[in-house]
Amino acid sequence: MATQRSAPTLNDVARLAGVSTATVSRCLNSPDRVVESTRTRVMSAVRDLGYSPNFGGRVLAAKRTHTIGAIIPTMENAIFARGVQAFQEELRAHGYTLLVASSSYRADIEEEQIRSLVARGADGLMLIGHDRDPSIYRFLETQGVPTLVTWSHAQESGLPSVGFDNRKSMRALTERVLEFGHTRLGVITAETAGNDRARLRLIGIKDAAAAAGIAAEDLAIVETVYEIDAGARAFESLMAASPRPTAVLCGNDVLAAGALRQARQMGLDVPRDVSITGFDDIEIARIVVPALTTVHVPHREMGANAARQLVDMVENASPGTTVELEARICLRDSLGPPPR
Amino acid sequence: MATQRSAPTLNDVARLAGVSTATVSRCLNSPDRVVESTRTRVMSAVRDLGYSPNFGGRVLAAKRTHTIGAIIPTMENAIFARGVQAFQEELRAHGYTLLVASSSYRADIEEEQIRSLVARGADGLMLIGHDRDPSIYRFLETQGVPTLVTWSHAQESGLPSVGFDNRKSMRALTERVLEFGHTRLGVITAETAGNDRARLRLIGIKDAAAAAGIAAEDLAIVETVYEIDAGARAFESLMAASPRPTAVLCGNDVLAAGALRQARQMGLDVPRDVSITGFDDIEIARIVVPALTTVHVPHREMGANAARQLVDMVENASPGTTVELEARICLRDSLGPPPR
DNA sequence: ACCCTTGATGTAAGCGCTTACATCCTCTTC
DNA sequence: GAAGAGGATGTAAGCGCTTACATCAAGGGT
Repeated sequence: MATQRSAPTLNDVARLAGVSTATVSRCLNSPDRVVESTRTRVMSAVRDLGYSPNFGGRVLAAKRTHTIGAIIPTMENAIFARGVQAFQEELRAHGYTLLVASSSYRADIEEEQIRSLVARGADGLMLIGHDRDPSIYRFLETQGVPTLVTWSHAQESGLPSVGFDNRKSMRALTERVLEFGHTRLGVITAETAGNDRARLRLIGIKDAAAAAGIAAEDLAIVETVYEIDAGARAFESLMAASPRPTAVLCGNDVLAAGALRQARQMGLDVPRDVSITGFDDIEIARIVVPALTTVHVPHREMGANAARQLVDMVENASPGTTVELEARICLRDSLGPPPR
Repeated sequence: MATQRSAPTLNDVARLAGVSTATVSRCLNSPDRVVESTRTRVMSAVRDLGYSPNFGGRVLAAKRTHTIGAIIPTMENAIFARGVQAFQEELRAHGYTLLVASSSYRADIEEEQIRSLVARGADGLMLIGHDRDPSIYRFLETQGVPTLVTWSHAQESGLPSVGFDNRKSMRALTERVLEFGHTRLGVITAETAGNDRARLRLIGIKDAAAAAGIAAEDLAIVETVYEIDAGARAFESLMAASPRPTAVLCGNDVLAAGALRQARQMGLDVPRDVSITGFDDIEIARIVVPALTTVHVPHREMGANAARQLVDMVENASPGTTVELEARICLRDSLGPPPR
């Protein structure tokens, strides 16, 4: 039942220190413009009162928040974690705070979150992938909020991006799989609607298959949500076909982990009976048994690079550059030749 | 090189719609207090201009942000992910936005983040664990920011908490291990400084060991950072002892996954040669081989419950209630009897 | 016909902060 | 010793928004 004693303001500090509010503000923002003795007095008033500047007031007056917003599809799995962590660390080094929101892979929620972060005064925004309603891009332009796309690379897009070529990488991985002699491929992809990463990866697979002269009907594709259990179920359904695929390409490591678990449960040996591959190279890829053949995404590099770009865009009104990073194929134990 | 055309303001909308700013504000905040025809006009002006309210101005005037802040030690691994996701979903349902920041397990960064979120006008704060400098609690009180602690349960603490009893749960798990006949235990714990969860779990182990009459020197303890590789290295060093521990209790699933990987690499069969247990029951626990015996933490329940509590504290100036949730032991394959 | 209620809208006062500008004081410099 | 330079500090004008209060128009009741 505490009295809602409102927090101390600049004014309170000024009064206690016997100076004007301007001086207090200067102490906080450019201490060298205030003489030592005054500064000491002000700072101790700040401490005594437990003063903390009001963000609203500050933003209103200064027009800068030193805040960057990021909206990621989910925090639940590790896909974005490492990249976002690196992004945040780099931002911190430049004096910015990161605010993260998640959209649960839903376009409407993402839009809401974008509006919310912008309204909150984010100086810049980091988004995942290019797929979204044009009205959102128009909104961002009206608001003059510098925006950078990651996890995806598209030269032609309106926004600058720091990412890798999902299509090319997945195609390369698929080619490696085909080199092992596989001809009947199963594919487990994340939902492709509104998700350019998933869609491009799938296209990459089709590219490679087509180039190798694999008929469309020898590509069994299951689309599912982004969960381990879903990966397991999808794998089970693929294996129910006859003839079975001899290699199952998964759109990401989480789905692959589910597939791997299901294979074990079905008594299938990987890679002797069936090969499984993932994408992303998150920690889980090296934990599962057998270790997962996957595509290594340079998460930390991508996050840090994106942070630097975005800060530059914010501070120097730079238009931003599109950077393509290399995603490397990681050959591990889950890929082998097809059973004879 | 676009002209930095500043974003449209309430005033611009008012002018375009031919009404006062008050009316525009009402349209946005309590539409039913404005007659239909006016509202339509205003709303279309809003759309035409691509108007989005300025957060600073709004907060300054309204003193409420509908924002909750959460500071978690890390986003890099899945420990907090599920709980935070649930927390956010529940907040959303109540009309609040979640802002997440991470502290990298560092007290100084956490303090900085707390100040930042408070300065940013968070209506409430969710923190992990109880360990922090008293000055921070004083600060939060001065600022009048309702704060809730999770992932830990402490009746006596000043702040309300929604969590589970780390000590009791770990003690229970250890007792199960001892029932299997193990007498030489290895322990891999996360760093205990500033981390009550880690510390209490360790104490839980010691409780059980002492109760079973196990000598202190038969408890080999390694403290390390929170990473898979660190878990692997710690396991290796524990196994270098002679006689070896027959069971290694890990402070969390991530460390346990590392231990498991290292065991495999050393050619040790789990659980035949050595048993390994974890804590948290994150997804990884069911992916590793053998599946991990661990303690199931009700992440989603904890997150959702915390969200409801916090909203109640914010909206009704409620002091908040401390809730203890049940953390259940999950027996899986990684625990067995000691080798004869 | 008059007064009063009711609902829609306008008016204007801040919210806490930053910053351009004004003021004041203390040294230099000649 | 006067003039000027330069640094420290104060003054006050907003930043964009919400909201208490004022105003006004339109009916309703007598």
